[in-house]
Amino acid sequence: MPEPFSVLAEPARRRILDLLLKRPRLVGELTDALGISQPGTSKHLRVLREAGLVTVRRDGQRRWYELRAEPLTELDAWLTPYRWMWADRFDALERQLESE
Amino acid sequence: MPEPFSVLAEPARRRILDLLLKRPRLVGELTDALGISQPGTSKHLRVLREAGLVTVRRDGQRRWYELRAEPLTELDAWLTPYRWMWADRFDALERQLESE
DNA sequence: CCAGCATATGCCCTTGCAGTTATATAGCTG
DNA sequence: CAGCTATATAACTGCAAGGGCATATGCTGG
Repeated sequence: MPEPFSVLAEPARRRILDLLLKRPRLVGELTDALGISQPGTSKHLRVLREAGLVTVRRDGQRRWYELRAEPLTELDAWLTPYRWMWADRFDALERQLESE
Repeated sequence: MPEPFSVLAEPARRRILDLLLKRPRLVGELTDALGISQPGTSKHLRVLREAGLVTVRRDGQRRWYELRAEPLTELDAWLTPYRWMWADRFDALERQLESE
């Protein structure tokens, strides 16, 4: 099972998850929305499936892909210790930009 | 400025951030901790710097790298609409049960 | 000013991955 | 069954990225 981090590095895959947020989708719908080829979509879906981020429901010759958000908890957990930091720390960035 | 998502896809870079969580570090320290070559470390640090995730403070021939967590807000924001699916799972279940 | 240390950059090699087209598989319909 | 539709897999290609070594840069101590 690959890491959610690397799986989500692909914009297309984040896009898919965003689409599944509203409701399950067919491969064809996703293909249209992404603007890539159908095999391309199927490959992304495979990666998402192997990461446990989507599940498939067969419906005749169609496949309904639906979201399974649970692996995202790993991301959320990693993020936790950083979360307190982003209040008002623009000063550091300014220093950096000025030094270049 | 690259996306934090792809920057964090690299385990070594997440590792660096985790180390910087406690205190600023020198390149040498990070190199030892990561078990890769010094140039390798410097390259990861460059990526992190360009993504705004670290800042450098010069101190003679040394460089103190310190964490700048603000770009992680993008990750956090993306995660937000998914969070209810696991965190508020029981709340949702309760609401559903009550409405029946 | 020279030797040595800390860090950055250039170059090369290799691997992995996203994207494509072509084809396979399986269900549906007439 | 024939042919169409929906999806998956295979084979190939191009490119980016990570890793290493060698070298440049810049500071420091003697």
